[in-house]
Amino acid sequence: MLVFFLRFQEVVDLEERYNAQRIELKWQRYWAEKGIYKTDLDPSKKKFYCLEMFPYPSGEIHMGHVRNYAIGDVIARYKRMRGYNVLHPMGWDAFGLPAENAAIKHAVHPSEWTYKNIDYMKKQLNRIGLSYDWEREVTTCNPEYYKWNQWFFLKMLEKGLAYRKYSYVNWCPSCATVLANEQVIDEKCWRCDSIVIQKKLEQWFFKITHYAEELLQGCNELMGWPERVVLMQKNWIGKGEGVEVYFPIVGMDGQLKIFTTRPDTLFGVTFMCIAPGHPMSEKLIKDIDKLETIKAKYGREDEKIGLFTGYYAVNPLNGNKVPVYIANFVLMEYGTGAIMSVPAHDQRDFEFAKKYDLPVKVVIVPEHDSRGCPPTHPSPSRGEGKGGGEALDAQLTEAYEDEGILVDSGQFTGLRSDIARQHIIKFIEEKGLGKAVVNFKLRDWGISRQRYWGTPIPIIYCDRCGIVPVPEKDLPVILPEDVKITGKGGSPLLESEEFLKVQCPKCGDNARRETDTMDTFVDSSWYFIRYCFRKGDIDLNSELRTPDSEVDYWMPIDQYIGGVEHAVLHLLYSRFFTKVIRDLGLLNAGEPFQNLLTQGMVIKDGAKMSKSKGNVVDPNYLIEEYGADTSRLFSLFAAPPEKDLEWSDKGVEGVYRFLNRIWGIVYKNKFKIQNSKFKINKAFSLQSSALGLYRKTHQTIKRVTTDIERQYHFNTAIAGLMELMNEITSFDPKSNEDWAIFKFAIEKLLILLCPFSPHIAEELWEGIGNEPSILEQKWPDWDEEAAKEEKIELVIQINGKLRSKIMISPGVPDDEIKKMALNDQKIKEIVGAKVIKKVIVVRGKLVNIVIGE
RNA sequence: GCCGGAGUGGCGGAAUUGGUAGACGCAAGGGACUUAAAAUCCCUCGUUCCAAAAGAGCGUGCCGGUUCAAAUCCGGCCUCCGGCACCA
Repeated sequence: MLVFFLRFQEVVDLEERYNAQRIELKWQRYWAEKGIYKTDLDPSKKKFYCLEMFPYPSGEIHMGHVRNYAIGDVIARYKRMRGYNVLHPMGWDAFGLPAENAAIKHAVHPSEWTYKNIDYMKKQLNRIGLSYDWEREVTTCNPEYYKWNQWFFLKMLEKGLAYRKYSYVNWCPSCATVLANEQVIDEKCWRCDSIVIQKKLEQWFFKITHYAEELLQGCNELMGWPERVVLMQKNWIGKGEGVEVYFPIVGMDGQLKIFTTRPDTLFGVTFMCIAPGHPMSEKLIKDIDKLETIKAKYGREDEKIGLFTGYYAVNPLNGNKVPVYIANFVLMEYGTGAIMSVPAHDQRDFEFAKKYDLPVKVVIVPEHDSRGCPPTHPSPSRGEGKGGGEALDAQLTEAYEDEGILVDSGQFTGLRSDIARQHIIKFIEEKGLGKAVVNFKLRDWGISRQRYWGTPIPIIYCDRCGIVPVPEKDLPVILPEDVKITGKGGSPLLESEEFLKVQCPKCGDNARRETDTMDTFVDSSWYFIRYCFRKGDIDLNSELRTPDSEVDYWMPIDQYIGGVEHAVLHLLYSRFFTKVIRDLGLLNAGEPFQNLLTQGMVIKDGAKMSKSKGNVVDPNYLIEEYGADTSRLFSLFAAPPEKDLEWSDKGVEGVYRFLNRIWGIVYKNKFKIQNSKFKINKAFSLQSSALGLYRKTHQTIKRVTTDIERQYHFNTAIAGLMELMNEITSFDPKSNEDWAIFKFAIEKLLILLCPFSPHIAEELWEGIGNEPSILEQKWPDWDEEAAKEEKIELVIQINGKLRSKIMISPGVPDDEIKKMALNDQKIKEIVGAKVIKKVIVVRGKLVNIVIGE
């Protein structure tokens, strides 16, 4: 009796009430002790690298994180149950400005602040029950990590992919640092919203433009990415194919080099414009003050201003002399910094021409005018500048920017734009008047930041030797701890004598270190490679000589999950780094992310959750109140992952109720389930209700599996679980067979629930007498035969309108179905004496009877 | 302005290739249990006509088209969201 009692106690320790706190902590401890999420290289298994964007350790996890990581965790757990060797790591994007702000505000060192946050947030992540292999944890502010940032920098320097130049840079006065183009949003700082100004500084750059073409071509391989993200990348890279044309300047040596994508409009040039920062501008303009007024409004979109230089350029195609202007809207950074202006066919030039009363000359007319007639071709005999276009010139109220037929264009007159372009480019190249070129909007990536809390750039400045890279053996260049962070004037590193003073590695003389640190996007551009190694020191140098290393086992990432806000920034930089790393010989893959899932925002009261709007939901509160399983389940159920998720307190209660119902029914029937030893085989005669549940279980396995496989539609998968639960609730088992079916349904429900809400699944799995862990269960297969309905509902339509429904067995032949439909009592009444024109039978679905009046 | 995406009940959302529109959940209404409430369980729940039921009509942003059949395909609009924006 005693023996029985002990056994009894051991197996059945389910409490009557679902206590999320208790069981979640219990299983989290169990998983940690067992090291169940540790991953090792295993060439016998198919690998799956599942990665969520790592967080900035701001202090606490918010709902956006919960959603992001819940999505990733379901995928990782699902793939693990499907037998994949899953790599699912987590880390910290730990460098960045908030740590410095905290240092100023609270007089705490950025390092201390950051590590404290990491500590706390790690506890929070574990409390959510996420299946990370923490042995691979990456913390980017750790010298063991950023040493390799510096190593990459040196390698890129060697290959000419890192360089230093003076340039106008985006400067955020509030952050007192430089920003990359991608980090400027609506002329404001991406981080603090201050208006960004232009400042001339000497900076370090990564030559991302070297890979512009490959990054663009690679876009076509990103089959597993959302189309819009690929498109955003393509637009950002912005390839423009065109031609450079040289315009001689009258009374001066040298030529004005312009870039255009519309050489078909070359005969319509009536003036030229150059950027105020163009090297030519100071030669052409003697009045420096006037030039400065243009410079002051450089790049401003509200008005176009220009200044006539007094010089004329010669159109190499027709010999026309046209005036040369300095104009604020011409960008130095794109093309050659100089343009030919064709006001008739470019809206910007048109506006400028109207303002400064410059001539407009039409050289393209629509292929068919508004009445659909072909255009009247001007006779070439009428001569240059007096062609048929002239009458149109005065009428124009805006530029005609479309393609069409060339008029007034010398030997090219009468050709279509696209044909004319080819001919003109060929002509220009043959005569040496210019050449075909490709331009990209993508600029090189400026990585210097005048901040403290970042990776020191491993460079030394020596008066004698100039710019000297820190020798590899001296890496890492450690960020000094004893600095004062005031937030005022320049980098705090300038104040650290100890850091600043160094001996030149070449000549041994006194020299000084670079005080700028790297943009933190450098850190996140390769962290996914670092995860491929187990914890501890890594040596990428030795990896260079290891073909088919761990990196090649794991890379590329099979599924990457994060917010769309990184569509260009982080994702583009990471693609660039991956190509650099590949070319260093460290990696075979050329693209880092096979599949990308961009999850939507978490919304409350119609707006993104933010402290300033006061609409944040604290995950801590949620977990205390309902537990991690409910929190996870809600964020997966309320919307498909790629869509925004509208927060709903009531919705949370809904899924909590669902888990409670599962708990309740398992608790109530635990002995019956435990004691059910009956084996299900197809032969035994089931009551129809038991058969119904058996069928529903197989249907649910199928549904949940396909919903997960099909674009991770967790919301409908969970709806499927709820349906199965509803069916279990209404099933009333009586016989041994019934209980076997009941047990079968419950066990499958728990296994299917496990990736979504793992704690409750574990507890109930154990509670019905199974060995932990449910995580080690195989994902179930469904039996297509068992999932099939024995009767299906056949819809009968008349003229496309639903008129009747009958139950039929599947597999009834079409003409039989047709007969049954026509014999249906209701159908007979409606059809009456009317003529049946046609009957369409859709197998297993419906019959549509088309009748006349 | 250009390029994307989306418009479905009171709400979040479902409908895999054109084939029963509204799965699942929330809210609401009614009922059971209870001295009562909470919790739980059961029923109803797009809309109009009808006292109600039966039944019929209408209904996936708007207008038109293709088709036996359209939330789904095509054309034209409207609205909202996102990205880019003097890139020559």
